[in-house]
Amino acid sequence: MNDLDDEIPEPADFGPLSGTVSYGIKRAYLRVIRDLEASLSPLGFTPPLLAALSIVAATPGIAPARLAAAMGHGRSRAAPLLDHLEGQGLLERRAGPDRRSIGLHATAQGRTALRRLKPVVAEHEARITASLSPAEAGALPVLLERLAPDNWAGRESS
Amino acid sequence: MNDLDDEIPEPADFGPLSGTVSYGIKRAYLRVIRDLEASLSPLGFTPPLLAALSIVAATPGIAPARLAAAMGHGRSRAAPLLDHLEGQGLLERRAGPDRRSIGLHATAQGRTALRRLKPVVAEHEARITASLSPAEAGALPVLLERLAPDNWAGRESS
DNA sequence: TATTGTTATACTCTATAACTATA
DNA sequence: TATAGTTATAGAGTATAACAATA
Repeated sequence: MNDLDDEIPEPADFGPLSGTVSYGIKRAYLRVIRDLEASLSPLGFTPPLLAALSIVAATPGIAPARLAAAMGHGRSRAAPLLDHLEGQGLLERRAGPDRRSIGLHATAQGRTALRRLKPVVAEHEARITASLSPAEAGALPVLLERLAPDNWAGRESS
Repeated sequence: MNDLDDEIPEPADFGPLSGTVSYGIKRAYLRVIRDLEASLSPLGFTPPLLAALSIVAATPGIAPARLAAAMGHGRSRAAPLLDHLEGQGLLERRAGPDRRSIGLHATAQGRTALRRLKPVVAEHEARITASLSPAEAGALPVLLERLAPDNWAGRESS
């Protein structure tokens, strides 16, 4: 507008977080989560609901505590998610190996929902990786897995 | 424990989000943000406070709305952050080019705090990239910048 | 005494809209 | 009428602690 603009220096180095992995991850997360939320919202899903149902469908009989751990949360985070999914008939809480344990199972309706969601997630993924070359888009999940391994498989010595 | 364990299938493919950039970013974000919070907490900082002070220090005179945009948020997110930082004497709100505008400036105390924070952030960064080779640790910020460009520099045509 | 699922609680983050002052 | 900063409000996400039932 006027010469006062000149008082704002050129972008250079804004200290501790300039160019860090940390800050890059944060920016990427904000972009990704917003796009995914917008993609899932018309179908009545949120990212955590999708993650929970996906993991249960792929791991019939998984316990709530283990599901929460796989998602990177504490035990108590599972209950409201499961209440919501069970209330919509997408999964069931059945008896587990213990009488104090519970086994989670996706219903036929839940599996159908996942099939419907799959292309939506694929489009989301294509959208966020559009600015990357195919090689880069392939390399990124590998780097991220090294940075923060998926503890879902996490079968301890047990 | 017993044969019931066999009912839980091997980890294979848990549907829509298996191996996606999206899910990898989410896992990485959770790990990074928790480590950074734990690192900054003893010094009375949080990740958003550090980001705000860093950007102000590197861009004297920046307006609150532009600071918020640089951090990927709406205008209203800036006020409580600035209240907190100003209350601790780390930055000042001064008159801007307009009488309705405000220019933000880090105080000497604020710049000192950033100097103290710098090694803490460097240690955090080293910790989260410890499982990556130097080449990978160098490549990751570039990929993330391509995925979600930093809009801080964002000098529009204006 | 430890573990599982759940509930209660509080706190943070975030988005939206409304309000005031200025342009 | 539009813009800048702020305030108010509400909602979602998360963590901690505490509870009841079972091992």
